[in-house]
Amino acid sequence: MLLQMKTISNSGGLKQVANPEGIGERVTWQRRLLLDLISQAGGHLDADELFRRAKEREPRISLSTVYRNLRLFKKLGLVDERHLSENHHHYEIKSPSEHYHLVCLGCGRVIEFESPLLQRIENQIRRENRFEVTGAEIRLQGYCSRCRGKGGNK
Amino acid sequence: MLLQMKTISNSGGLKQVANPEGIGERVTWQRRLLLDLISQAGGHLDADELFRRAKEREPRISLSTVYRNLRLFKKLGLVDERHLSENHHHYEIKSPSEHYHLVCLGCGRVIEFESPLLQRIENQIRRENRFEVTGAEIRLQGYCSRCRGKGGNK
DNA sequence: GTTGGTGCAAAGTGTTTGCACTCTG
DNA sequence: CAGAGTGCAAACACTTTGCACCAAC
Repeated sequence: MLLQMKTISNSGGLKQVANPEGIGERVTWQRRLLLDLISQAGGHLDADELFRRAKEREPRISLSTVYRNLRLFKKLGLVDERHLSENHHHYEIKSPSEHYHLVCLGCGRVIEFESPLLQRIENQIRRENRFEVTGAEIRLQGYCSRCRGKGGNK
Repeated sequence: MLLQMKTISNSGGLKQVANPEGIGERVTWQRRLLLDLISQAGGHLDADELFRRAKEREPRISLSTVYRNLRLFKKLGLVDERHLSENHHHYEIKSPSEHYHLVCLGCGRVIEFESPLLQRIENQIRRENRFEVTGAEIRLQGYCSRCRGKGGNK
């Protein structure tokens, strides 16, 4: 059951979630492998890249399994879904501290950052809009130090 | 040519852009109609909703024209593309002041907000990461005042 | 008249689903 | 040994593209 799902992953501090629908009950090698790869990646993977890496280790895995389990992990609160690109999603292991992303339009590099100011924005919004904030997706675009000099930047 | 494209729209303060590839040169009724609808909407539209509204006025318009021109408007800097939903894009007339979005997970309502704190975050990032910020997409999720009481919220 | 824009249908991409089989618990 | 999970292929939603015709300049 769910509690064992937690032990699959080697990253500590994962949140435990209720499981009313009875999903995510079984520990398969596919799930173990996928969670392993996501946490080892230390960054963001899209479904296709995850599939490629999984197939390297276990060629029998299928793309639908990757999608199905990404959705499961997200529902269980094990991974976060990010929208770093226009067309598809990226996933990363849920980290204890909230962080946001800087996407370089030159080289595509993604830099993570934190800022305590964001907490203040949330408070401000809660007050002014009487809006309860449960999550945030913050993505800044621009050019990293390497790409600033090169042509093509705005 | 391009300069005329600008006059199609009734919203002032639009940025002028270079046009090396020779696209967006002609003023068609389709483009006029689409820009009209987007600016009148006063909010965010997705391609399908825009298509529906356009077809009400001019049944001969096609969905590909909507997509083609949304891409054009975006490139010309006339509209901004937003990622408010998981699956598809929303578009809005580029407004002179940067604003961000609050998405209610209960009713789907989207509230716009501004915050001067974001400018400070940009400055902080510019300093600490030596990263030149050219744009930001900030989306907070949660529950609006109407939906906070009702069940189903976290 | 040129050539950029349109409508249509067909193709493309990322993701989900139906089904028979497999394997965990 | 029941039923959750899998692989496969087909379906899906959103978006892009090829092409012949049309219309803006």
